[in-house]
Amino acid sequence: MTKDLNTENKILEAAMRVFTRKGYSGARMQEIADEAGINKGLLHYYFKSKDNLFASIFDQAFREFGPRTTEIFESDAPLLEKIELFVDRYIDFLMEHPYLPPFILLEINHRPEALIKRIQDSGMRPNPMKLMMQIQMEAQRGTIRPINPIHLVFNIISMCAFPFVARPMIQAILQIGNEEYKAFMADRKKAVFGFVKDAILVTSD
Amino acid sequence: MTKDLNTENKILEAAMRVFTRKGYSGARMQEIADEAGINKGLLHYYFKSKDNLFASIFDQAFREFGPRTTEIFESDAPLLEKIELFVDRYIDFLMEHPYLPPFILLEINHRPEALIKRIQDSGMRPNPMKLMMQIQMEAQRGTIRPINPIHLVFNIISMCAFPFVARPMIQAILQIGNEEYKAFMADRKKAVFGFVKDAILVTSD
DNA sequence: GTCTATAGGTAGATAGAC
DNA sequence: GTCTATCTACCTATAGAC
Repeated sequence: MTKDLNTENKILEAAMRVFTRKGYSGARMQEIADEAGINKGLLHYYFKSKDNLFASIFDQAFREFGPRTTEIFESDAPLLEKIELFVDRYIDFLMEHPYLPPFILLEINHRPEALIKRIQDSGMRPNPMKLMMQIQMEAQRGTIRPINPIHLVFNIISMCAFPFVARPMIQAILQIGNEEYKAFMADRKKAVFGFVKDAILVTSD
Repeated sequence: MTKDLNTENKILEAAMRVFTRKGYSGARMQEIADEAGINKGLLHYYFKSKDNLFASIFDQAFREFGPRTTEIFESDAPLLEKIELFVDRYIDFLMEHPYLPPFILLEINHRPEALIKRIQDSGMRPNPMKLMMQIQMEAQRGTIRPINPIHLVFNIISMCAFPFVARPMIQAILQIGNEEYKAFMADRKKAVFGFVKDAILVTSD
């Protein structure tokens, strides 16, 4: 899994995994060092403190997480196409980085102020304004049902993201392993988009 | 807020709040004692260890969380009525206990095996089987669009629960305080039900 | 750059007075 | 039942050899 990375990247990778499993307070520098295959002292050589290491990890995570969303939200495609693209790419992205949603939610609930400041500093602007205006316009033109754009956006994000933060529970309920879970989520891309389409389109297929 | 409870209940209430804010490892016995307005030694008098206190909290949380869901899922009401009731009661319940979703998600990702065992032991059986069969039947009768019952159930739960686990982020994005957030979630009850109704009903009104 | 050893601080748990 | 004081263990961070 961990290939020939330099020490700094090995630490970052290991730290991401451990922080995700244990949360900030639960994570031990020793465990991170073990997982990175290096010594504990080296952690402090590369990253002055645990806090500093965490900040590095978090920034990296958010720099991957944020822009993709914004990019799609603010593109010029027609609404339905945009939604389909968003659902597809968003779920794909979360499947590539399954550790991210729990990690972000953990810290969002742990230190909200710190997180919000960090997001703002990172230059990522979670601004679905353009998308919402597009929704409102289409509703006025009558091509989609009248709907509160904010709720629509949150509906879509919720349906995509929630299964990832609740993943262990879902696997337990459905009694499925990792491979079946992946298949389930792949299937879900079509399911969510179809659901949204049916909900907002005036004419049924 | 904390009225005239006996010491044990004061501790349980305080512990729930602190565990929710900080997670298991982040929570400090001292902070729990302070929040309960009692001494640290008393915590160990009532609950032998931190681990034991946590287990008590968790069981209590899940005993409230589970049955309400199951009850509605397995009632005899017509599908749409059942969904409306579920969305309404579910969001109401989460608004009364806003600390629960982050708390459960934290532990679900931290110690999945322990959680799953605990859920099973608690007698709560998250079994939406009856509801899914009802969905399938209505789809066959043609009263609703054909839909995968599993995805429908997850869609509904996701749209209700996700805004609670992502609450701090939502408040940051919408730039709203606690009161406005409550109003938003109250409004959301209608929004989610309307959305689901539009998505599954064959005839648009 | 990488390691070992250790200092310094903190948190869970216990003992014992009241 | 409730408190104060203290023990013990562990974890971050640093110092210093190689």
